[in-house]
Amino acid sequence: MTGPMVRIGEVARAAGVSTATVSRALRGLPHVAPATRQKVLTAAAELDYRPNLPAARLAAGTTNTIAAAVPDPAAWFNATIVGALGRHTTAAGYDLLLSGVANSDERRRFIELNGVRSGRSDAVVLIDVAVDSDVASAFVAQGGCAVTVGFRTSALSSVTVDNVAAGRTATEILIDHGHRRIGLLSLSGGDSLNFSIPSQRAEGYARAHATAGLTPDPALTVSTSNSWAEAHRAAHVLLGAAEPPSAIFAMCDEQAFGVMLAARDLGLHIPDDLSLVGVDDHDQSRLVGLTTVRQHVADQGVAAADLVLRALESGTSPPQHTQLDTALIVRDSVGRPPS
Amino acid sequence: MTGPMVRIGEVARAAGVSTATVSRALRGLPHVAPATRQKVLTAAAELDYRPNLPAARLAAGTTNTIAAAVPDPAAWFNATIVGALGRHTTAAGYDLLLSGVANSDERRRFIELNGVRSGRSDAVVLIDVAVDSDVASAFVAQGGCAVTVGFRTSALSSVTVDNVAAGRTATEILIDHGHRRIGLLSLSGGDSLNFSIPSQRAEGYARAHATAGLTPDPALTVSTSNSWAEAHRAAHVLLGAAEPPSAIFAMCDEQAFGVMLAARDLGLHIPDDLSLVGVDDHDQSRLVGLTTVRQHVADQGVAAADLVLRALESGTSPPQHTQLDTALIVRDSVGRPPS
DNA sequence: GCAGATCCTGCAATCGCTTGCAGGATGAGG
DNA sequence: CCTCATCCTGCAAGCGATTGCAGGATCTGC
Repeated sequence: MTGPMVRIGEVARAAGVSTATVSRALRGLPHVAPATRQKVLTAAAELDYRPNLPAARLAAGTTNTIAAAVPDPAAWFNATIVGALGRHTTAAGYDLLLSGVANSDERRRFIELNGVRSGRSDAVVLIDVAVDSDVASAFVAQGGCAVTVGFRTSALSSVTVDNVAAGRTATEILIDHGHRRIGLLSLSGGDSLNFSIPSQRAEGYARAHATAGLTPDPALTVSTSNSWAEAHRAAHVLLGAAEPPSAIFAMCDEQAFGVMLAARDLGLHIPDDLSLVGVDDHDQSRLVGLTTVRQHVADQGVAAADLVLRALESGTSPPQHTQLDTALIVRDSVGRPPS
Repeated sequence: MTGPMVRIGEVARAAGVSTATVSRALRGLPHVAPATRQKVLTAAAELDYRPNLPAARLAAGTTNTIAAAVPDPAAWFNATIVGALGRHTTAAGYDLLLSGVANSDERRRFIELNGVRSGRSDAVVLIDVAVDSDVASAFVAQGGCAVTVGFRTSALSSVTVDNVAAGRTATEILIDHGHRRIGLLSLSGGDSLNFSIPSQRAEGYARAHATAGLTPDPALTVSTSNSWAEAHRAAHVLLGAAEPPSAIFAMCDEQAFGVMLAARDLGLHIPDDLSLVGVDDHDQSRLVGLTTVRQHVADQGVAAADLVLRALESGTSPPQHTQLDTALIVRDSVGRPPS
């Protein structure tokens, strides 16, 4: 109706009070007479006044914003976490600033730009992105508040799962079924997410072998990103080798999907000709009958939200580490090796 | 190193110049002598100075922020668009503020809160969320800049696909294969996304029938959200009916996945016992052999980014409507009806 | 009717940075 | 050596709100 940019002054004039009173009345602060408040309220409504948030926040010395960084917002894992995180943080009155950090350069820039120092956010949550421990401690030394998801460093609060257990569980079921040549489809995330997940899950893979008195063939390990397209190609080389594996442990379900595709290309039937285990319990895994190690992804998002909100309201507190557990979900993708 | 909150004044003092000069030097503005600039630069580095972004933006009268609203950030369609959108907007120097708007109440709040009026964002992109045309025109009347994705209203720029064509195409291939009883799994999004997509695709479904001289049985239409879990249940009732359909057109691939699950539960083989067509070409559709009408989702995200960036730099401009096309992707989920 | 407490309200400083304007220094041209 | 244009630089007034503090009005109890 009225022109844009009605400022608090206009409301004050219209209501015949000072801007201070308008500010107090509108925010429901005490020490303003009911009649006055009413006058202000109607004046504000009349003018369709909207407070300027950045200005208010600058004056109040808060940002009410949480910045989240993810390697790729479109990836299922990340999107799921962002969804849960966002739901809880906005419920608590925070805005969510989302940044994609595809490489280490962007990652560095993100951390720099979102320290408390830049006044852009009250806290930062890093999803599946690694951070050097010295950067982390510098960050908290400056009063920064951060929580990481899927990556753990001592200075920062974190939510993770026991990845070596996950890797071990996945590998064990394969070994238990009699597999001896088990391919490992490892995760590599360009230069940004050289985080610990892949090495921990690989560790589990190794331990399971060791426990069974086996030594894995290094030739059976290949790395790809978490896209099924890349995993598809990688699975082809793995399965096309002279001595192909009889089973594959894929570090995430999306990679496992790529393996399934490759198996189909090659006329290999799962689980008769090839066994397969993933990690995640992706939405689609049930449909395709993928046996997998489930991690409750959405729960990790709410755990992250909890951590960050708690830290924010309690001022500075020691870092807390939440570890959620995983569970083997048996479906139809593992059987005995072909004889 | 140094304590938190170094302000521009400190840098100015350290460099022996005024804050005005620091501001200009740091941002590479002209009219500052090379020697002075150097002094400022080293002083700033020394103090590890970070400008306070909100303050800078308030003073400069910009927000450099784009606010995006999605019904559910975790949903594949939304996440994919947000990913592409974010990549392009941050490349252009904008922050992305992400809000989940699960219901009409949150939607209203979002629009109110993110008008230009609140000074929180320079522009708004609404993904899969409907907006009443009067709200839309009020929004632009106040100088707001908005683009919608997946929903079209004349006052706002938009990117969409031809949904009636998509619905028609999907239905036609079913009819062409001889199906006469075709179930329709429609999309319903609670009270927030009662947007036009479902009705348009249903329109295509109806037209295809009309063209073929058929009249669809209303009993064969059911609505669910875009989650496969709900679609799963819905498919069960559809397929468990006295006269079940021989084919189903699901308005999105995720729903189609739910149908696949239900079919499996019931021992129905696709496509021999049941034919199925979706819309989207979800990442997983290839894996499960779903015939579908592809829409290039990521492209819609970049189109939205284009629209919004262009509008932002050209000041106010007339709304532009981008319509991307769809294509039938034939896989293995449609066959002739069982005899 | 008066003192003192209680409530409201407005003034003005502040948040941290940007920017129009004017003044001083410097260099060029005559 | 003087004039004028050119370049830098700083002053101070914003941006649009919040908030500590003090003063005036109102009310209570005596």
